[in-house]
Amino acid sequence: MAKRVSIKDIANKVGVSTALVSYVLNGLEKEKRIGPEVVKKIHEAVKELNYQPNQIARSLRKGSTSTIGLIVADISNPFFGQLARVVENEAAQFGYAVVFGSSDENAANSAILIKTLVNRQVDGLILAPPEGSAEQIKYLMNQGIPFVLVDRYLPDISTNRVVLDNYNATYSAVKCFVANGYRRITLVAYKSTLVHMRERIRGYQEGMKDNGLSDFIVVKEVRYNQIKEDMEAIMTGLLNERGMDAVLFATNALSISGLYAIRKSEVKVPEELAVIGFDGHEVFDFFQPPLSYIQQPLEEMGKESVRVLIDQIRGSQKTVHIEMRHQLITRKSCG
Amino acid sequence: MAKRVSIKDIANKVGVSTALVSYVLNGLEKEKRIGPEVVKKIHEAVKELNYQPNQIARSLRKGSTSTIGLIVADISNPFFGQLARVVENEAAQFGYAVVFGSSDENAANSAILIKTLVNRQVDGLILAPPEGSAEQIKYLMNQGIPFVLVDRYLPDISTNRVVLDNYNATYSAVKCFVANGYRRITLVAYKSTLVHMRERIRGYQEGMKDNGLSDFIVVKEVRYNQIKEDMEAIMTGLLNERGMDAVLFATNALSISGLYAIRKSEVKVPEELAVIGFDGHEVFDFFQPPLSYIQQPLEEMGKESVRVLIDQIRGSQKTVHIEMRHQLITRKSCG
DNA sequence: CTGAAAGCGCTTACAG
DNA sequence: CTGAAAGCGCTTACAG
Repeated sequence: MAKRVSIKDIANKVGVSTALVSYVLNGLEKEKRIGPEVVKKIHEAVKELNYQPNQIARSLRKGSTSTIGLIVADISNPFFGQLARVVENEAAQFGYAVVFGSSDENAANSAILIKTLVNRQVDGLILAPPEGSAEQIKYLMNQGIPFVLVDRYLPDISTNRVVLDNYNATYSAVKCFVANGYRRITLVAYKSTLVHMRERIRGYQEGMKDNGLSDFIVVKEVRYNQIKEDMEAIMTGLLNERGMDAVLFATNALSISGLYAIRKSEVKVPEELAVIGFDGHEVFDFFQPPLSYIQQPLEEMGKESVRVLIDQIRGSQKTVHIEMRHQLITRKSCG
Repeated sequence: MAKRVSIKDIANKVGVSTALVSYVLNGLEKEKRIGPEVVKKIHEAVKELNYQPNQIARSLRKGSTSTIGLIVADISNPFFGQLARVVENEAAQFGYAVVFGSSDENAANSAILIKTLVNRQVDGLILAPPEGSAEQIKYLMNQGIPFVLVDRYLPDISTNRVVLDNYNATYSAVKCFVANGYRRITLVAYKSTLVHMRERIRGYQEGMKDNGLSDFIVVKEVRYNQIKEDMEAIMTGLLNERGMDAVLFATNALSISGLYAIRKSEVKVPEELAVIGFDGHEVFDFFQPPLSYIQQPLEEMGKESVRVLIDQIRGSQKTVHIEMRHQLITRKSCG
């Protein structure tokens, strides 16, 4: 690698101290009242030598890196990919770069990622915490490392968070099913103790109760790591029994996985089975008929996460809980 | 933020120099023949104080950050999202973290991202270069910064690269169409001078010629930033004229966009129109009939990119050109 | 207006 | 076996 030019090289070339160069590079020439010829010479030398500042040295000295960490379940999942894109753009607005990691919904992975990123001195973290990550979150709090939880959160620990109104989301989906005459409504969710999932389940359950459908409450839980197998088993069972006339999926990946099973079964949607999905996906458009779904305001969630995080980094002492409103996109799949 | 504990704190607590602590932390206690009680004490102190090394300081001293940069067109595009995931996993195997950025196929954005990441002292870069990025690539070469191009490359500059056999990919798609009796085959590509795109176009053209279909060569080019509008206009034209009996899309996003138009048109696939897509996507499965497509070995491409990059970082002087073999997944959409 | 110098937290030759 | 010290490339109080 070619020898990088440093601030010292500039200083030597111009014949001044490194302090002056640093001031000029940081736009402090007015404040420090540096002679205009010197300023000009420094700028010229910077250009001529094609000087690029070493951010690592700067970071070490300043104690901040202008980098944030983003830990999601899986960057290749479109939900998180889109979130990452929004986070990237918004962070760039504030001069931050982003390092990312995928936890695969695994607390041990998440712990390693957090450690890796914290050791790299990220100024803050945006996290979608997996199950069992309470310790890690507490650790971050104890260390005073700025962070904001997104998508999920821990009910027992008050942290900054940006999440969906999960309860209302599924509650309103049930209402929509009911309004269209469906009653035997099943929910397919992830097997998880995470609040966002429990809230989606609770919203469904309460929705069923409030509509006098307590007897028809059926919640099926799929394991994250065995989504394909579990979904197939569950859907085969449900579709064969014919005891359900509507199904609600609690995430993007569950929806898609479920749709594969439904399509294979030849059950007619929405005549025999109404369906509502989560998050939105091109597949929802191509499914026959187009799928209704609960849409999250991804753009806003991503932007807001970054903004809240940067507030924290800048020293804000407030703890912020933001609950975003879902939107129910209704199309042909639910009557 | 709570005061971070440093190597000095450990040294003070144990009553030794920072040098010893550093040696022990880096597993050099044998080599440096450090007294076993001292080693034990240091380990205890590390545990007790919950010491976390400051990678920034380490990086500054060592001149490397164990971080690689990944610049793609758009991290929210599933093709790049999946690539990112593979890169992340493979990089982690080697102890590297990854910072990412999306160029939006824009050379100015790409230049900014490169500068940002290089200033942050990434040890190397994996890039999907947009049009007009020759200068940036040359800059990286001049600076001796390790990098590898992925997906695209610059024909005039010999750099490390991991790409698809683009020419053969579209060539074989044409062959497949022809074998099934289609002749008026149209290609829908991006308007781009990038080699991967030109090669896909050339593969199509040569395929047509070699099958005596020169007269039926039609290449439509869509602008990246106006994909929706352009695709609609083009497909409407093509579908109305009824002068085509097969269409090949040159990327993932083009395929999906094109499928929206095809579905809207009520043209029968594959009776009236055969279709082959690129890259693979869940939508391809749900389209009626399931879409045939040219599949890239994403997993291998991602892994190989990382491996090649790390070889470079470690000082390899070889320039590596890797061309990966596509696979044509044939289903009902092409006869 | 400008320079000499300390210091961020590490690693590593050097000396003993 | 262990310690004192230099130095990575910056920023910034301090002195003049």
